[in-house]
Amino acid sequence: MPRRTDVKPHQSQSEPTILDVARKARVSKSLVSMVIRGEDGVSAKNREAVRQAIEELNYRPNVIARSLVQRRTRMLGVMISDLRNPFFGDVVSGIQMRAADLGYRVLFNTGDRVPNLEEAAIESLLELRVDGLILAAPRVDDTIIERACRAVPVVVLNRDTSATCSDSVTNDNLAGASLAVEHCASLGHTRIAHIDGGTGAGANVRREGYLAAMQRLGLAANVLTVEGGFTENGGYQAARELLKQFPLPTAIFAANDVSAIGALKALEEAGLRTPGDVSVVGYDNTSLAALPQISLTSVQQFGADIGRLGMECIFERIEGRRSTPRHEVVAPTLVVRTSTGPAPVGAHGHR
Amino acid sequence: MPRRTDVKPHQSQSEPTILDVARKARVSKSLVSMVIRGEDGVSAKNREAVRQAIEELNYRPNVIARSLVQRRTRMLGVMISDLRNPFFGDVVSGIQMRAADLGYRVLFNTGDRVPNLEEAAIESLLELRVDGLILAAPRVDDTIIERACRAVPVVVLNRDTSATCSDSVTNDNLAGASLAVEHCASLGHTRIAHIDGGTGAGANVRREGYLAAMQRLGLAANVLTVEGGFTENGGYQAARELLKQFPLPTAIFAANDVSAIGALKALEEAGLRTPGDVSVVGYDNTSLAALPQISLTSVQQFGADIGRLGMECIFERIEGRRSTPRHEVVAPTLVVRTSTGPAPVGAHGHR
DNA sequence: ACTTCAAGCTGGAACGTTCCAAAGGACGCC
DNA sequence: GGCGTCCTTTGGAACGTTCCAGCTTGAAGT
Repeated sequence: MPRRTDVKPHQSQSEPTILDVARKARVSKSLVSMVIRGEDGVSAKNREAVRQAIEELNYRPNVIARSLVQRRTRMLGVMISDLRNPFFGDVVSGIQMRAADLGYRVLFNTGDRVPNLEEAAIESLLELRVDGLILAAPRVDDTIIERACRAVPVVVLNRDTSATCSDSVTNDNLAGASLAVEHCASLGHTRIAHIDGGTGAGANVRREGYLAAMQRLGLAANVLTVEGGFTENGGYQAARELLKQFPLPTAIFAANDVSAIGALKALEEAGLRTPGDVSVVGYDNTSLAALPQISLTSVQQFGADIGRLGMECIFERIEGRRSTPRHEVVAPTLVVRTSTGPAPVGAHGHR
Repeated sequence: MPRRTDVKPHQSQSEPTILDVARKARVSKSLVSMVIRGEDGVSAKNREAVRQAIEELNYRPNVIARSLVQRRTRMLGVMISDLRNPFFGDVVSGIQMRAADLGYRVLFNTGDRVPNLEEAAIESLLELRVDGLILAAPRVDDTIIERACRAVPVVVLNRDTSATCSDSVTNDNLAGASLAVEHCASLGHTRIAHIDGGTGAGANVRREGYLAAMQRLGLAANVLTVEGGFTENGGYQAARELLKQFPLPTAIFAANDVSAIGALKALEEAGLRTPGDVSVVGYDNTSLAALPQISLTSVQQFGADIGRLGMECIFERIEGRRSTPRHEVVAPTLVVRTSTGPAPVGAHGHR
């Protein structure tokens, strides 16, 4: 195959450095550095000369070089388990806003909910020497988290971890699940099924919350759980599974909004009315749930707050203001919409 | 306020370097470097010794230092105009996948649709010396884009730019708008209004496409445009504006899905049926449009493909395989769902 | 036995910053 | 005039890699 002769890399000229600026402004590189960093103790005359040289040369400080000598990057690594789930959009936006305030850059990454890929994503962030790591609902093993903690402050969002080294911000999944179940029960439902999140982060606690609430309400005999894996299709399949049951559940509590929407689709396809025949509750209260056409009753999780809190945890540790773990739990609330309603009157309980 | 004495930064010990590894394996740092980079020409014995020393020390290569000497970071900067819009989720995922294949990391950033913030976001990526820049529907001025081009290869997604230095990947907005309008017309609609994207990227071309199609179909007299700004609330407000018109439009072509959904909400609130009274078409065919409860007819834009193509453009230029601009246009298609239907029979056209 | 060669390995010079100790200059004071 | 003090400025040493030229060693070729 005819190979073109090696072409030089894109850069037409190598970019100007601090030395070029210094030469042009007729001062030392140190002085230029001071101006760039906004230190005082520089004469007005020289400051202006430097400023102008920078302008003329179109100089841009090299953050890489700075990071090397300072041994900090002012960058935060964020590993998001699922970029498509709008809940994480909220989380990210909370992180970003707070990070910008605090003068940090944010580097995103994802492993697409695959543990191995997530591990690689984390490793890759660590190689970049991020100053801190935020893991949003990671699916990796606790040992991976502990390993990361040895290098850098870590905060885990929305996932319970036995790793003692990291901070965490979660919502109270137990309470949230209770809210959902109790809401259904208060509407007269007794056969309340759960579409769970499988191995996903937080899924187990929500499942436990569901079980505990059912028990507390004396509905232990009606417990019914199908795996939905936190995805729309998972929720869809799970709901189809539930529809094979007899008697049918009259309410479904899905472990997140996305899977709840999958369930809604399955119900509609089966010709069942929501909430007439089956009520559905989601979790996360994403923008999806709020869409008037969907109007999904959902447990509100305040993703942006979670992101913001996570950012604050990291910041405290980076600044060295704290070295003991902090575990923040935000309380969920229930947002009632039109996907839930009274249990159908003809529903013959089988208790 | 009682101030704690300055605590040392988090790092308990500074991390091991290549030199520590070299000492432990009793070889030179150069040899270690070779092993890390997977070069051959290293004896099996030493390779193994190094591998083991790395393991024992828990050594992690410092990408920062490497980038400095190599003067390339293998990082790509991506500036996304709107993280909340699921269309960009598709784009991002296309970029990420291809980037991972090609061995690049991706650094995201956003300016939240505010030109000044977007400019700062771009600048911040350039300071990090990313090897290339992908701008997804940026709202910044062309001069900013040109400035960025001087430093690094740039590709602009989904936005027409007069900047001649950058590559671009767009979908054919003109054709897409035609598809939407013609679809409505073929269903018998004559009063077809447009909710446009205001100053957003690509908005003007879609508007032109709308105007041209209306003209072509002899409906120039019925042209009606309201600004929706590409957001859900914008679409909602715009639709309320449209509802003040008499006679009412029987079809609305919104410049993107998100604003179309806002419009749907306004219609529903006004007690109008979709598509019975008013048909609605969106643009982007995001996952939102596909939700069965929304079922929005929409112009499909293949966000993942656009991201992937953008990534490929950048890669070609980084590798120096090309230095002339490439402008890729992907053809949109129409996905018909249930938000569009025949024009209402009683609709008295005023032509 | 002498040269040639390749394979394996090595130390030093970059890369573009920041940080620090110290130099220089201006000024006032004794 | 010498000295201390303050403000401003400076050069050199890091930071942790990669790259390169050159060193050793031993085997093959003549």
